[in-house]
Amino acid sequence: MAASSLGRPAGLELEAYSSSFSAPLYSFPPLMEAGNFCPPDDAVLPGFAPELDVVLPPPLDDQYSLTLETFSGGGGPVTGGNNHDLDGMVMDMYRMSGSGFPLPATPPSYYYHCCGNHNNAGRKEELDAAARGHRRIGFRTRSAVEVMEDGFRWRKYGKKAVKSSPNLRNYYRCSAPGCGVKKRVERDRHDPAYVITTYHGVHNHPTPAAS
DNA sequence: CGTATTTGACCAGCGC
DNA sequence: GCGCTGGTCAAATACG
Repeated sequence: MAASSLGRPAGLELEAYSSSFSAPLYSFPPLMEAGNFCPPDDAVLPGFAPELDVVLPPPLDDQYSLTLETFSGGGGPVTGGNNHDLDGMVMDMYRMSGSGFPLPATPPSYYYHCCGNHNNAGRKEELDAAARGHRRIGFRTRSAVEVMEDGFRWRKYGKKAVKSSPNLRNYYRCSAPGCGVKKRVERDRHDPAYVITTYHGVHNHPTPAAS
């Protein structure tokens, strides 16, 4: 399929339809099938399983198919050219797109995945997370609002100015009992129009919105 | 009154 | 060992 025809239409911003969506939790096998998962360092990251759980905004749901495309085209996700430094970890950047639904439903989100070129701090954090069986995934989304509805209830537990960004970083924890998923939200230091949301862990419960 | 947010303090890891 | 930094805690406060 033609990537360009499925990408986010120019000018379409998340806030245009963010008010009504609540997101289910998606499992994301296409990345594994595409063979794009984090080589060559996977061998030392056993906890980062290829089956990723990704929160996507509806109207994407089970009746639609999803694909991942490299963001900037050419070179592939591992060989460079489209890598982005996300909080100390160099991440491959993908654009999520879908088929089977109208263009306005295309999620205006970007998906990052580790590509193995991390600095020491990011590398260690990733290894620690892997050892705990946790997963980490980030989105870069153009949005006027920092906290986007994703179907889960979050409780804010911290806010901090960090050296790596002029913008404040907000810390949230899933409100569900026994669920240790956390997320960090901060504006892109290079383009404040974008919000970087990083999820840690996988929910062990269905979305409240789905029940 | 219950729940969520704010915010300064505290802690652990890392580099020097 | 010390200082810096990022992440978390918890008391105070705000809000519905």
